[in-house]
Amino acid sequence: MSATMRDVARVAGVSVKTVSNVVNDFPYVSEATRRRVRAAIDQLGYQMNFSARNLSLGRTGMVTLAVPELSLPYFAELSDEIIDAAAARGYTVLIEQTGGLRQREMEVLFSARRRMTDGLIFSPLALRGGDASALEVDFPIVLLGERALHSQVPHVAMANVDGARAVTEHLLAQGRRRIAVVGGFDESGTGAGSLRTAGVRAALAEAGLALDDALVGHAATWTRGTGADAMRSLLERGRPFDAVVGLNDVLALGAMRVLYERGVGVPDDVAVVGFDDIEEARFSRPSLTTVDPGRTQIARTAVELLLERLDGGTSRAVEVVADHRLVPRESTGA
Amino acid sequence: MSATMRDVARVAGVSVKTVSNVVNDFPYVSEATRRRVRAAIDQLGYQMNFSARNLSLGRTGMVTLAVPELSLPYFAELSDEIIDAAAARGYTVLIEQTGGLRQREMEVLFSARRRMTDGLIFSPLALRGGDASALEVDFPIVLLGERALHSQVPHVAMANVDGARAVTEHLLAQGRRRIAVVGGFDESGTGAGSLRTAGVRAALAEAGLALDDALVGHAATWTRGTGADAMRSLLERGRPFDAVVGLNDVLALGAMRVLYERGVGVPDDVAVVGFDDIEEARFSRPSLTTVDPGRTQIARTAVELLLERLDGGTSRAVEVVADHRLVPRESTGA
DNA sequence: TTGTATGCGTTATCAC
DNA sequence: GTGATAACGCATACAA
Repeated sequence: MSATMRDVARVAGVSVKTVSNVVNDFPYVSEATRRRVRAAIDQLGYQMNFSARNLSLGRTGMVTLAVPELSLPYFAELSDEIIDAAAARGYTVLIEQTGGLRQREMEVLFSARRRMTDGLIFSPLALRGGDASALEVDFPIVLLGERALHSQVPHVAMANVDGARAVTEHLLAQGRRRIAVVGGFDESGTGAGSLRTAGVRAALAEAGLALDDALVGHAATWTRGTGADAMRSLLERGRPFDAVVGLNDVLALGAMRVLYERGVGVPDDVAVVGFDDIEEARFSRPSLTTVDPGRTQIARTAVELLLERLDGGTSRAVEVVADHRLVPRESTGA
Repeated sequence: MSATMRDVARVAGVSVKTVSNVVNDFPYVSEATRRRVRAAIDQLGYQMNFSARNLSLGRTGMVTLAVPELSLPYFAELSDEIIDAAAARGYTVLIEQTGGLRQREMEVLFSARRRMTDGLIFSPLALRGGDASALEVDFPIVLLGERALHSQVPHVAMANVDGARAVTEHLLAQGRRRIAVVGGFDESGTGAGSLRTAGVRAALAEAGLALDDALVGHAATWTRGTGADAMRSLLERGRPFDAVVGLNDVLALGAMRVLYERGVGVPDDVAVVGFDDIEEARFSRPSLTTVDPGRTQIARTAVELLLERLDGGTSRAVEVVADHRLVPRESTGA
């Protein structure tokens, strides 16, 4: 099989400890022995055994990233950035897909597989307030998303309320008054949907308007397909509207698709906005006005916070809200 | 710290080996001791240490998946399916992003980090024929994509030539004659681009036509942005065309976006097709005619082939070409 | 600056 | 059925 440190040590005529020192760039090694060891390593094609190192060190250099689904563009783009941010710090990312299902989100926290990594960056969708205690585990966690669970776990949040308020104000500024929402589901919760809806309500209230409940199209999951379904049901109700807030971009894109099929002009008849600023929003027809939630900042901050826990071990609760930015595009006449 | 098998053994009043037997569902354990051990495990909250197990077993239960970028929808959707397929077999997936860069693709094969997993599912973009020897490593690999490297490594391929031929025939059947290609780059190679372009050429040749080199828009990488750029440069040339073959969906979507900006009607003035059948293609305006390359089949087959190598160790070379399917949509008048 | 000895937590061998 | 005990390959006190 492959060579071990012992083999290298024998060939180089040194001890195992010295080989270890060289491999780990330990400073106090004479240049001469360093060269001898390097030569032996090359000669034998030695490669470190990670399992052995991990066992000895008590850590793995890997972190788990748990997201609903990679096929959802927002999470794909987020994962992309998290992987890069972790790699820049020497960590490797292992992705777990939960499907947004409560049971699988629980498994992420408690399954044996979890123990393969040092920590967890977790973007839960289904866990509710009552599940907060589930986060009291003996490994570091950083949550992505709101403090839906009222726990002390550090988390990186989006500006859900302010972002939704910003797009809604943008719609109001253009004279839109009858604003529909696509994606509403469980407003009682503290998830992104509830918060973004709250932002819409807040902006409307400031303008002396109220959200018409008949103009809320529900979507249990957030995909193009459910966005399209929600828009169909909205149209069937016959209640007129002149703008649509998709609670995220794919919902908005699905809704736009249905508007197109029904001959409703965007933005002429109905303006449409989304949330997330996924790449696709720049290229859709029409291009989609949306909120950039600061994805890069979110990814980097999440990795930083987690590694801080892993290395240092500070335990203070932290909440970081990423900077958001309104991105006006054609779907609102930009 | 957390409990070890020794702790469990002590509490249960048995040996470590017996605990191991229970944890691993080893058959020859009496029901009584099994219960005692289980109780001790619950009492102590024992969880297995993977590093120790991995060291002892000589394997990790993890495989690496190396793709260009997760933010490219095709690779996001593919990764989604590969993760699920691997999970169904008890394996965990660790994703590596290469950016499609040759150096980073090499690193995937040779870096120390590679040793963290048992095998590799590899979707290379930049490796060329001369790099074939790089694949002669001492761990199992399954390649996604063509046999670009003329190696004996098993691989799962798409029907690039036949798929491209199918969409082109579809265009020809609708009376299109001046067919442009978006995404062409290095036709000398054996990558997906070359093969798909070859499929276009073949279909044209059968119809007594030839691909007009002035109608090939180049794109070094395959994104919506480069697709848009390629289309702009095509339009600048002033050479008329009545159809566009995007060498993948995002290229086609980027091209469609530019056609829209320039007031060119799709499909009335120009028909557009893509390749990959990403989710977005169903919802774009117009929806995009494309080729379903059999993504699920590709994912499952890749995992099967790799695990076959890991478990059994059969070493015969294998090439599997997934089933493709033409998906006609609005962008070609469907 | 380098070597020796020991531990990390699990599995495997082989007795009992 | 169950229990000692030796690997597995590396890191790290502690010595030298």
